Amino acid sequence: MLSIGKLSGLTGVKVPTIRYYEQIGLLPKPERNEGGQRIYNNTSRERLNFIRHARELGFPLEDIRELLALSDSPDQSCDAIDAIAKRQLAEVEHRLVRLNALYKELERMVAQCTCGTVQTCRVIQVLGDHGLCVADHQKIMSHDIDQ
Amino acid sequence: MLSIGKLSGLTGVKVPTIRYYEQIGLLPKPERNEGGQRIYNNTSRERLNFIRHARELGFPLEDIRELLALSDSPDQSCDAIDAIAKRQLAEVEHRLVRLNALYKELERMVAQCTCGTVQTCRVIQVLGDHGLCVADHQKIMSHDIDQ
DNA sequence: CTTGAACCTCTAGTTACTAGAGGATGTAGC
DNA sequence: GCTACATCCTCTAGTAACTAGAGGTTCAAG
Repeated sequence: MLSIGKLSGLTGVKVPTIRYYEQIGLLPKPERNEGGQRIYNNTSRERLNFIRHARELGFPLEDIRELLALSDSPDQSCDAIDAIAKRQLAEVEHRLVRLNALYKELERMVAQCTCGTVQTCRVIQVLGDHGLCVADHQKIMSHDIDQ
Repeated sequence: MLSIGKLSGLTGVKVPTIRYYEQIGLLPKPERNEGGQRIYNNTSRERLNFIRHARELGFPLEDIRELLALSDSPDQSCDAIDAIAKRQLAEVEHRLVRLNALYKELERMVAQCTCGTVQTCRVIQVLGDHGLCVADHQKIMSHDIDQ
């Protein structure tokens, strides 16, 4: 008995996003009233909360799709779920390590800027010359540019 | 005197990406040989290295565009550059804090999974019920879902 | 002179949404 | 009952920063 707007308010997921989730098949197509507007129940609400929370934890939608499918068969072993969660954990850890390195280098770069002219700007110099980075830069940064 | 492939090899930026940067105006249109193929020189190489390094540090292309423009006028004050770098530093710091919180929660979630059936899976439970999160979750996660 | 790698342009796909047009429906107040 | 106005509908296109593929041309080695 929830309109899409109410559902949005309750879950914190924006209205167009809910429709988008329906479109890509993450949420089942809901009932409609005589006027053709979507009506939801508490089951949809729980499912949407699940999606939202998983998104907050950085799971990609494809993983969430899989998690939802798995959670629909409660008697199976939860190994598959565990694997997805662990994969995500490893992913986040990797990003964390990289981001930390970025942070350090940015910090160093900004700290060295004495704010004279562009010509002598340390930021521009460091950006232009990879050699001015910290020594173990290559190890961490080399082949993947991610955020 | 560099083909696009050579330039790619020297800078670590993929060939289609170089063409893409040219398309969006980050790199100037290079000379062409009689056959119509792009030929680059060391100036292009330096510019591309600059872009690459800034990307590795997480600067968005629009910021890089601005940094490149600024670096072309060497006698100006470098305040503007400093501002961009500091903004990026703050951004990275913010992401770092969030990612750390994510990591902790994922870790906790995975640790609690005793790997029985889906029905009792802690991962599924936590994802489904926001209340099972750590207490100060809301403070950190509330309004923006980013990676 | 042939063959295969490297180049060219162009379009469309990726992720996870967001924005906007143009129109229908629901609801509150009079 | 009527009039606003919020909310809803569908559809298309745009975002960032590329990546992939089609279909064709040019270059370099043997």
